[in-house]
Amino acid sequence: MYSIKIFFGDWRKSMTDKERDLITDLSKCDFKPMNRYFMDLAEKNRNKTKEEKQKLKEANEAIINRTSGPLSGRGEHPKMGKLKKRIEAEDVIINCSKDSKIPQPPPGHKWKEVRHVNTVTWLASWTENVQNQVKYVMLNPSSKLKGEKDWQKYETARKLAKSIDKIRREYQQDWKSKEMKIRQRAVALYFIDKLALRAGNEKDEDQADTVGCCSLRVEHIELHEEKDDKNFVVVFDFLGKDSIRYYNEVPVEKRVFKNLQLFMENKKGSDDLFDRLNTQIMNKHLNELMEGLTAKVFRTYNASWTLQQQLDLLTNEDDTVAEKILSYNRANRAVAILCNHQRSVPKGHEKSMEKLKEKIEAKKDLIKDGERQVKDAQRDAKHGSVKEKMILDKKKKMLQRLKEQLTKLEIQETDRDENKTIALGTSKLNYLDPRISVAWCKKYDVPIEKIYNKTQRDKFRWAIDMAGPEYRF
DNA sequence: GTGTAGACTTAGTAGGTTTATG
DNA sequence: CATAAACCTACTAAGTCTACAC
Repeated sequence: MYSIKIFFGDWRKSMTDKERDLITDLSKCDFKPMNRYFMDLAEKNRNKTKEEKQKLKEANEAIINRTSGPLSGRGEHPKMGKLKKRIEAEDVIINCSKDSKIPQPPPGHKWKEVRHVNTVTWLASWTENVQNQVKYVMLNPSSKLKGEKDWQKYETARKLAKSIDKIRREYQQDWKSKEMKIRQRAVALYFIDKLALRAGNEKDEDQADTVGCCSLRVEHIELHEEKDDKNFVVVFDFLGKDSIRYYNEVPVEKRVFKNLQLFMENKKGSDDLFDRLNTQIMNKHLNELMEGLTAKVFRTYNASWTLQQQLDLLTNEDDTVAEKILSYNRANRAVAILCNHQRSVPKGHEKSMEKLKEKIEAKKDLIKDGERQVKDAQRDAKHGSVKEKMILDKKKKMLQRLKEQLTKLEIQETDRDENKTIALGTSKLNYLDPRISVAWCKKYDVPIEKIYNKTQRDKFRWAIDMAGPEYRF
């Protein structure tokens, strides 16, 4: 409701005087004819040829380029519905090298500025009006520059792998520190490491209320001396990035538990859990422990480490390729769960599961029938001729194929159901050192195409070129 | 220290396109 | 060939982190 008000306010600002006089109440606006018009149009367009559709698409893109819609932020965004201003050449800064061909603005327009700065990577930028943020045009992930950055990121994570034992010992020691600030830092770091929580920068009032580790409030955790036969359980329940809910019941060391009790003493639910801590303090400390270390490196490290562990645990040498891929997806899934990468249940999931079950039943019936046929053929072939033996052979092969199809379906069933609320893409693209996956493919003789699609192979070209067993994580 | 702008990475969704299946 | 499902891409919001001013 709030966002509708904002939208209407912004819409009125963009109206002509005449329109403003006429349109004073959004609830009196009837958009149904408009909706009907576009539905009809869509219906008509459905039957058009490929070329016609392409043309329409281009025409629509041109319209979209000239207009802008309301902001649709995620979660309870205070500015939801505010109208975004359309961007003109006059808003855009171009950044390119001096000796390059400078792109031309549309006829009758001028760029805001053309600069030649080689310490940044963006090609164009402008400021978006709703949140007053700078937006950029940047290079594709498959570019050499981004590839190099990606490689660096995983190199830092591998470096952390080497000092993680020491770092863990150290923060465990700090749980006992006399200084409150250090204790808080040590407990927060434990969460970042163990639970792969995000750093948790402070946010403005005009953004959705979401938190990460350093910005956790007292109301986001519950302490239980005992829960479901486990001792010292912390229950996390908060909205993280993109307002995705993080819920986790975690048994922790007694010392952590006691510290949390201490941090919560005499505080309201809306108070900061770590009142002596923020991300700058955390990252400054981390950088002293290891060059290049920041909070997010722990997420990368733990994600890649988990993938390697799970792959080792789940893959069997003599499995079929389909079974190996299921194992890979399960390892990937373990990482997605760790990083809390969620998605909404795909629409029609329930129905598609039912259909799959029906298919499986049908296949089982076919197999039963096939077994009967093989038996009959065996009897015929016992004293029979060459021809009858050939029939038996055929039937046996048929049965074998049916059985393979059944396992494939069953694998599909588990895979789909286990995946219904979990998004694998984000971890695959941003957290898993591709060299682990490539090395695994080589070891178990799985074609890389089964793991990475074309875009992904382009992005990870740097890893595909170099990876071998030495890149185990 | 604290606040803010700028640069860059990480995130989920919509919806079109390709592929599988019967 | 039709349909359904899987796959893929574009989009852009929402994080992280650094640098710099005060």
